[in-house]
Amino acid sequence: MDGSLSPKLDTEVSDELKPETQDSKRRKMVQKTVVTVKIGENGGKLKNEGPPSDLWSWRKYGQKPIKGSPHPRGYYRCSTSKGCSAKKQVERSRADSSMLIITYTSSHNHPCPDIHTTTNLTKQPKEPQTQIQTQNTEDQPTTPKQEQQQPQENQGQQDQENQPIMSNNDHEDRSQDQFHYLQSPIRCSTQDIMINQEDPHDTLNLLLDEEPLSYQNLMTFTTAKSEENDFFDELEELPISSAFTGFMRSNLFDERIPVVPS
DNA sequence: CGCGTTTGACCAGCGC
DNA sequence: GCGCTGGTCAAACGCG
Repeated sequence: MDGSLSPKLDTEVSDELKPETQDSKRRKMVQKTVVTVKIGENGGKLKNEGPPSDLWSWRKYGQKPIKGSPHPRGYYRCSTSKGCSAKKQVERSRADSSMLIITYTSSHNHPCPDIHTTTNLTKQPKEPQTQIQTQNTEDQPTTPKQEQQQPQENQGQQDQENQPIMSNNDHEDRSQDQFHYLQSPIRCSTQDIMINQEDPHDTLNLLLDEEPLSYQNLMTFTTAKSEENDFFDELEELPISSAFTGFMRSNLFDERIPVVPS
């Protein structure tokens, strides 16, 4: 996959979108819920990749480098219940390495391990706020994308990056205005989950289009420095320390959807 | 001992 | 028809 560094990044990007959007390949037409999790720079350093997110336990069953993306994608399956077919894919956003894109597929066929009573809570203080974008690739009662009216303050994507991240509560409140909480495959999240439902196409586009500073920058940055290796290094270790989660709690409040409803 | 992660191989869909 | 790429499987390994 050297293509990732080729100039025709745009092509590659959109190329990536297609499968995601249309659910091509073997992917069955199941509901997909895309969750964007912002992890601060430290988050990256602290290596938070997959498992966190909800109270279910996930078992990683594969990892693959994704063309066009400097970061590999991890494949997780719900191990809370044997018969559960819930899965999720975790990858870092190409545009913003501090963003984790978690794609949930299928739903849990078992009750959620109690959110508040579960000892898991102690064991896995999952991640804080998550931005969820559900894609109904099937026939899900596509919720009226009323929420789509996100005040695209994505203007900050870049700024966000440069800014020491946040003072939060404020954002949080705002966020709640911008998104609505909903029950999704990840509804067991310990934290408030911000769900953003919108057109699958938009979602994807937005997700990847969120970045004002073109992919080239990213790539340059990636190539210039061995950040790529860095990321892979990070991906190799995904321990989630409670300290980190704590950290995330405070930082992630700033999460916003970098989406721009065109 | 059980559970989870890692890693390479294999399979299948899609585009050219 | 071929090659590419994404998704899954399964064995090996490590950790608690």
